[in-house]
Amino acid sequence: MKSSNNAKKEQQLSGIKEIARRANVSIATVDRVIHDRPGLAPSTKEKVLKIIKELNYQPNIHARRLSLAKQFRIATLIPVRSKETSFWEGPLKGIEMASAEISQYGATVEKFFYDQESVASFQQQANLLLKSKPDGLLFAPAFMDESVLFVQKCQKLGIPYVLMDSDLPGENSLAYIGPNQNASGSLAAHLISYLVEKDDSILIVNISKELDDQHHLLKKEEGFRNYFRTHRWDNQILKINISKTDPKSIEKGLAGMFKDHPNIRVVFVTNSRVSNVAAFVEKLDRKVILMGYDFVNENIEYIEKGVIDFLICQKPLEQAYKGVMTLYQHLAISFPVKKVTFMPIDIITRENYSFYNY
Amino acid sequence: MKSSNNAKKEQQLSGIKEIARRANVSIATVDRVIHDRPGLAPSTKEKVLKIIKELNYQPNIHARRLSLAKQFRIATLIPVRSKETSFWEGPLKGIEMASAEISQYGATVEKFFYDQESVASFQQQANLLLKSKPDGLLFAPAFMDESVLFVQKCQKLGIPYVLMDSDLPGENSLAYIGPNQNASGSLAAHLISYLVEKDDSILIVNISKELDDQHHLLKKEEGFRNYFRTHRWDNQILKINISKTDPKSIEKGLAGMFKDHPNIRVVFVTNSRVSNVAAFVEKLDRKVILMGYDFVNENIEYIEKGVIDFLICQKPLEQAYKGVMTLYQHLAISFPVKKVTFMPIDIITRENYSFYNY
DNA sequence: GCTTGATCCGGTAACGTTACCGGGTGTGTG
DNA sequence: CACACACCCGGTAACGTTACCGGATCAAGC
Repeated sequence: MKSSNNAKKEQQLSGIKEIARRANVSIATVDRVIHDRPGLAPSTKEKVLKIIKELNYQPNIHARRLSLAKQFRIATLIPVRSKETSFWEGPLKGIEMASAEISQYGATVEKFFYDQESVASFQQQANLLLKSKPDGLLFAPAFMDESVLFVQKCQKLGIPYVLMDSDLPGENSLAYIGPNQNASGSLAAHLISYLVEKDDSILIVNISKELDDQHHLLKKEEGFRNYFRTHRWDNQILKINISKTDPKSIEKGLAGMFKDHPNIRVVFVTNSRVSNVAAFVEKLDRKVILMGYDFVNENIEYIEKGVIDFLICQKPLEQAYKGVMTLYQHLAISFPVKKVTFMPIDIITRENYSFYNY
Repeated sequence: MKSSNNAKKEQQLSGIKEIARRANVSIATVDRVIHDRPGLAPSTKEKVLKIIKELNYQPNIHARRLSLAKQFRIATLIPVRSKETSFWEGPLKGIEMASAEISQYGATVEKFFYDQESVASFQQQANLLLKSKPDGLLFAPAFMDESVLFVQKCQKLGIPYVLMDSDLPGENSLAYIGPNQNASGSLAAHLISYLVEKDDSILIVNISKELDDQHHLLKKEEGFRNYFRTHRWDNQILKINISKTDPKSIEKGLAGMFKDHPNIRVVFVTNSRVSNVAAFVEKLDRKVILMGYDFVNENIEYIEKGVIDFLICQKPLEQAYKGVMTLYQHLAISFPVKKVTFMPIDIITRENYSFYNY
C-alpha cells in the first residue's frame, strides 16, 4: 500500500517487459528479436536472446491473440453427407464447432462440399474454392489423382492446406490429421482372430461406387490381410466388391455370397456402410459376427440391437475440429504445427458406445 | 485510408463497446450487467440485456483472461506412484501439463500425494493440504469414509473441489471427471462373452491391500456380473481376492486357483495389477485370455507379447488434465463447468495401443 | 438549507503483445 | 560541408475486458 515507490522496482514485471528491463532495451526491440524481424544489431539480439533463455520466456498466448485481431478466411472441402451414410455429418459438426470458436477472433470459415461419387462435382467445387482465394484450407480427399492435382495448385497459390481422413503421401501439406488405415485393418483382423474357429470363413465387403479411387478401403483391406498372413492364420478369406450402393443391390450381392459359402462366420465391412449389411444379416437364420466402421446413427442402432458387434472409429468430428484449429493457429499466431496426427483407433461395442466422444 | 472520420462511425466496434454504443451507456455499465453486479437501474439493465441478446454477444476469452491476471493456487491430492503399479504416473503427467499451461497466467499448482495402501498417510497429507489453504482442489479419492470427511471439510472452508477417477456420490463437488466403472465392467463382460465356450470358467481377480475401501473394484465387478446375469450366460464365474500385493503372493494365489479349476479360460483383473497376473499366466502351458485395466508400461509390455489380450483404459492423463483445467476455468474466469464428465471406455489391443492418446 | 447517504453510472488504468511511426546516429556521396 | 540514406532502436496506440475510483442525482433527516 505505502511503499509503492520501492515496490515498483521490486515487483516482477512479466513477459516482454521484464526482458526489456533486464536487457536495457525497449519492448519493441524485444519483440523484434522474438519474431526475428530485421533491423537489429547482432549484439543486442544476442543479449536479448540470452535473457529470454534465462527466464524461459513463454509468450502469453491470450495477449498475442488479442493483439493479432487480423481477419482471415479458412476454406474447407469435404464430401457432402450422402443419402446412404451420414458419416460426413461428424466432420461437418467439427468444422462448425471450430468455426464458432474462432469466428469471434476474426476468422471466417467457408465450407465447400463435393459428391463423393462424382469426380466432376469435386472438380467444380475445387475450382470454386480456389477462386475465393482463402488463406488456408482443410481438405478431405477422396479421388487420388484429382486431389493431388488440386493440392499442387494450392501450393502454387501459396495456400497452406491441412489434410484429414485420408493422406496424400508425397505432397507437402501443412499437416495430416487422420487415421492410420493400415493399422485399423490389422486391429479388425486381430479382433476377428479371437472370434473364429478353424473352419470358419471370413467375408470382406467393400461397398463403394468408385472403388479404384477409394484408396482408404484398399489400405484397410491390406492391413487386414496382412495380419492374417503374418500370424499364419489359414482361415478362408472371401471378398465381395459392391459398386451399386442401393440397399437392394447390396442385399443381392450378399445373398449370393452367403448361398455359395455357408460357413461364413465373420463379416468385415471396410467402411461406414455396414448398416446396410446389418439389415441383411439381421434376417439371416443364424448369428454371424459383424464388424465395420464409423460411429454413425444407422450403425449405432444396430449396435444397440446386437446385430453389429464391433465398430472401429476414428473420431471424425475431432479430426475436422483439429484440422481447422491447426490452420487457425498457423495463420493467427504462426504456431508450430504437428505434421502428422494419427487419431486413436477406437473400438465401439454395445457397452461403451454411449460414452464415446466423437 | 482517407475517410477516417466517416469510417469511425461505420466500422463495427466489437464486443462490449458496440453494446455500449447501441445502448447509449458506458462500457462499465455493460460490464456490470454481464457480471450481474449490483448498482444498476432495472431499466438500463434490461435495455442492455436486450442488445446483448440481439448481437448474440460472446465475450472474448482472451481479453478476459488477460485482464484477469489474478493469482491463485490449486492443490492436487492423488495417490503416489507405487512400486507395484505405475498407474498414477498418468494423472501426474496430466497435472503437470495443465500446470505448465496455466502457470504463465498466474496460477500455481501444489501437488500432494498419499499412499494408496495407508489411511494414515492420506489423513496426514489431507491435513497438510488444508493448512495451505488453496483456492481449489483436485482430488482422487481412495478410502471412502475418510474421503467423504475430507471433502466435507473442504466445503466448510469454501474450497471448491473436483473429483477424479472415482466419485463420491452424494457429496457436492464442483465436478466429477472419470470413468463409469459399472459400464466398464459390463464392457469387459461383453468382450468376454465372445471368447468363451459353454464349459469355460471365468476368473475375476481383485488385487488390493485395502479391499473394502477400494470401492471402484467392487463397482467393476458388479457391472461385470450384471452383464452375465442379464444376458443369462451361465458360465462358471470364479473369484479370488488377493490382499498381499507382492509378486509371490499373487503367484501363489493364482496357482492354487488354477490347480483347483483346470477349465479357467478367461481371467479378468479389476485393476492395473494385471501385469502381475500376466507374469504368472505367461508360464502356463496353455493359453488363457487375459484382460485387465490401464495403459501402464508394465501392461503394455505384455500386450506386445500377446500375453495380455485386452486392456480397458480411461485416459488417466486426460482426467487429471481436465480436472485442473476445470478448476482453473472456474477460478479464473468463473466459467460454468460440466458437473459430470464420463471418460470414454477405451479398448486397447496389440494393434491399436501405439495410437492411444492417454 | 445543509448534510448525509444511497443509488446509479462514466472514466480509465491495466493485463501482455503487436506493429506502426518516427527519431537518432553513422557512413557515404555530391 | 551539406545532404541522403542506411541502420538501429524507442515510443506508443490498439486489441477487449475487468475493476477501481469517483461524480452526479435525489430523497431523507437534522
